[in-house]
Amino acid sequence: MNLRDLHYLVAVAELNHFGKAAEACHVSQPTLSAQIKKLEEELGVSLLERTNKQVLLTDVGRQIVMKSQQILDSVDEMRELALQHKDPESGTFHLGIIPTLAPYLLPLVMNAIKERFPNLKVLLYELQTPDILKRLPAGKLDAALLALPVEHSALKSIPLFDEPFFAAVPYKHKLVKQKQVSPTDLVGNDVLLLEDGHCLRDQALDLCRKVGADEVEGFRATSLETLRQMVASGHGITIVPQLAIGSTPSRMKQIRYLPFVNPKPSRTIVISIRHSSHRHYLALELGKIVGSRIEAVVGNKLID
Amino acid sequence: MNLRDLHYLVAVAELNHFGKAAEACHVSQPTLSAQIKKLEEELGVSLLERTNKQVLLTDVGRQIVMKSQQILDSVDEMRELALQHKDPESGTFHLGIIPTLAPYLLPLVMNAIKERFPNLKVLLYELQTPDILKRLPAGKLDAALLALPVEHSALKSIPLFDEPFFAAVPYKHKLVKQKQVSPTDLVGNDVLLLEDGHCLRDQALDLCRKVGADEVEGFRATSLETLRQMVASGHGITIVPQLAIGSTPSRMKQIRYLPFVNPKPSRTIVISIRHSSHRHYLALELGKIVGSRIEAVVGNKLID
DNA sequence: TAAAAATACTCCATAGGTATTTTAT
DNA sequence: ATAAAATACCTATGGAGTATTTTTA
Repeated sequence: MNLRDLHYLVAVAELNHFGKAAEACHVSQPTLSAQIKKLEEELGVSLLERTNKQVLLTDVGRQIVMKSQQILDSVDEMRELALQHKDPESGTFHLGIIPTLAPYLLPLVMNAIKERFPNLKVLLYELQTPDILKRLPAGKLDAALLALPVEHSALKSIPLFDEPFFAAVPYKHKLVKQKQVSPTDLVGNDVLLLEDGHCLRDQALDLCRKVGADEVEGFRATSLETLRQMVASGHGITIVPQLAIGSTPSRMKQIRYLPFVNPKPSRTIVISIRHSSHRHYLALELGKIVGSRIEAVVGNKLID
Repeated sequence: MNLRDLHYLVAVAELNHFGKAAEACHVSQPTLSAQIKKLEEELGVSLLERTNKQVLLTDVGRQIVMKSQQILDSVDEMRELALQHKDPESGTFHLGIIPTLAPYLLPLVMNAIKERFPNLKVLLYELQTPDILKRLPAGKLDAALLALPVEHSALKSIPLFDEPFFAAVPYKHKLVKQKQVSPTDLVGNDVLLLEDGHCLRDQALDLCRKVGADEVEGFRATSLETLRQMVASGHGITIVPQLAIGSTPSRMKQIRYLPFVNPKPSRTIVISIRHSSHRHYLALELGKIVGSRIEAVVGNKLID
């Protein structure tokens, strides 16, 4: 059976004339007749009663024509569906973002994204890197914003910006006197870190290990905010990415954020997408928006 | 687009694997791949995201697959519909019957018809010949029981039985003395007839004209039963077909029914059907039942 | 007899097959 | 390195055409 055959049948049923139906379908009368006949043979029932003067629908014929009409309508709906999704900047986009980035980056970029892609529904998922690396390759996410390294062969990662780390120290800490700190300054201090799963934990831990600084035992913060509270309460120092500092220096006055000396340690924020995805262009555009917003909001640059 | 393509798409969506899907569809993998690709091109959207390790549905893909499933289900329903009507002794059969036959014949045959065609829904339409000759060629009826002549080139009429006419005379009428009557006996009597449209009127009128008998002026009965009431009331005599007499002689004792001498005038009851109809066999079978029931019920024969 | 569907046949587009290459993990 | 989809290319089915015949009202 063929959708074309159903068109032919419906045309004959509407026009009650093989010749006119053939014309309406832009085929010759014998072609249409043959296809109708084949359809009847395939279904095993007579659909039409023909003479040279009139064409009559049989009982089954009438019912089959109605079904055909229904099927053809569904096909039209399918085509309509496809048409609605033809615009690559429409539809739904599932975007994962790591928790140490989401609350600080999103306020900066969401309006711009909405403006640039008015027809795109961007659904946000705040997830830790391991979770993202499960969901993104599995197709549950379309793309994700995370920090290098992204170790998954199915994914392609486009760097968006480098985000320098800062030392977060309590107001009364001895380091506050310095304009800048070196990683070695961490040694001897109680360094507080996030719990497992946060890539920021790994990055900060790397920095500590290089200089021999120690993580404080027995505590792992579940979020950057609780971590910051611990620092404010004088329980130690920590390392935070620049965006988390916030543009308003009035916020959380018990903490001072000290830049590192060159070469400034940092993390590279990327947008990751499956190699096989058909939405690379969209990811790229999203990345551009993020990059330009970072540049615009944070002053000049977070080094791109 | 092709229904086969939709099958391929649904198979891939279900199995997440082109090779397995191809196997399930009994085609080669390249064939299936090519068709899916064509479908995507025709719809103008990507339906699937493929790597060598996994096949993912896109957003549109998911929706198109659902539509496809719906369409394929409808096609199955269509096939089911056809299957249900494949039995020629099933479905609905619209049967027209003239009013001077219906009330007398139907009680004799309907049970037998129901028994012979348990899956056939026979819908009865009591209609005068002109009405039948409009509806039957137009396909509103499948067949009809009427009396010759049936003048319509699109129709084929199969004789079922000859139904002799009887003279219906009041109990006290002078003709009652005779065992038989001749058409000439009608002359000089008030002959009551049916109104226009009833073929029985034409047939009786023919008989009168041949011998020079006159129809009574100013009265035309709307049914055989009212006509019979008129005879019983002594307003004249009439001509009735045998089946109308009824098997119970106790019925309407004020009337005597007198047979005609040979050659007995009669009408030929036929079953008519369009030449183009696909249900000749069914009409023939119905005719057979009517014939055999007539023979069984009326004693020996109404001359077949 | 005339209008319309069916038949006969020829042709070509395309679905399908096999062998091979490319791709991505 | 390997599994799987894509590509290349050939084949053959069947949908479409024209010319003609058959049917039937």
